[in-house]
Amino acid sequence: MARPTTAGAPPAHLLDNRTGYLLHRAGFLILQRVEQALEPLRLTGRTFFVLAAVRNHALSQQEVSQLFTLDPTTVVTIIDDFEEAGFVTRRRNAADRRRYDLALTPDGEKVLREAMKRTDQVENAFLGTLDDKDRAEFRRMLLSILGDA
Amino acid sequence: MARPTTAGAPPAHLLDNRTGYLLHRAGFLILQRVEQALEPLRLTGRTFFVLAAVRNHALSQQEVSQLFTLDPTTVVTIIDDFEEAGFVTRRRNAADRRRYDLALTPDGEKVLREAMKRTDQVENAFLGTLDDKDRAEFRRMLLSILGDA
DNA sequence: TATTGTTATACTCTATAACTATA
DNA sequence: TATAGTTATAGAGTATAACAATA
Repeated sequence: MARPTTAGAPPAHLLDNRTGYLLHRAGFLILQRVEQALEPLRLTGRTFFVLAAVRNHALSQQEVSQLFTLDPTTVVTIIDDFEEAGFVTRRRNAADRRRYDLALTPDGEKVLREAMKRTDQVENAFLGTLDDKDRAEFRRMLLSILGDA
Repeated sequence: MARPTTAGAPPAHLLDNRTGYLLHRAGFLILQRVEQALEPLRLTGRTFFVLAAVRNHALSQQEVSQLFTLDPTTVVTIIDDFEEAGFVTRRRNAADRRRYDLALTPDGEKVLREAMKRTDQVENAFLGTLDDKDRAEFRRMLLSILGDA
């Protein structure tokens, strides 16, 4: 079971047999590449997730926090930065004035579109060895696991 | 590490369609659970990986660093702690006296076995919705992706 | 001159708790 | 009394550079 270690290949050691480790490693590597691709846009993986989540729904900061397992104080900082950059707006929720409804500005939409384009490319390259059928299967299994988790 | 999530289900938002995001999220969640299971052993995900890697081969710190994309200075700290705990030994490599050959002590082996047992349980629970055939497929695809990456 | 491992330091990230305003 | 959001601060984790020993 001792294989030579090539560039990005999975390390040849005891953990090779563990699907859980492989899953973690793959998740780590794709995040790394996504962050490389997003660096020119001054986005990290996390800020990209938040931007995407805010797009479709008028989420509160609390909801963003739960969605991505982020500390609420971290969300404050992220939204502060987005507000300053002009990508996101805070509006008090009419029904519950403690909460904010977060929304994207046109500039925010524009950055998000560019980010989506870049991460699409990363994803395609990363899943490169899987054919269309495999990719559909892979996605189905991930959804199944996450739905159950 | 942030707080544990109660709902592990994938968030219903724009990123749902992205296999890359689902992969990252699954990798994050399984690490979170592994770390919970290893906490009584005073291991983190990373220190567990290192312990497992050191078991089969007389790796150098440099090799450990590359294997898991860790900063070399971080590896120093990890091995320092393992040495103090009596789990790992450093021996100068005979052929190249700059390097250490790292090796597990019997106590290190014992902790690693217990850690393996616990992470096996986590992995089984996490992949719970997949049948044996799906698990084999899932693992095959991960290996394919990582081999290409 | 390059590489392995180490130390020191600065920086970033995260966790904790206390606070406000609303409910 | 509880919740959403904020602020301040301390602690942990990480990156950077300089260094010694060896190649």
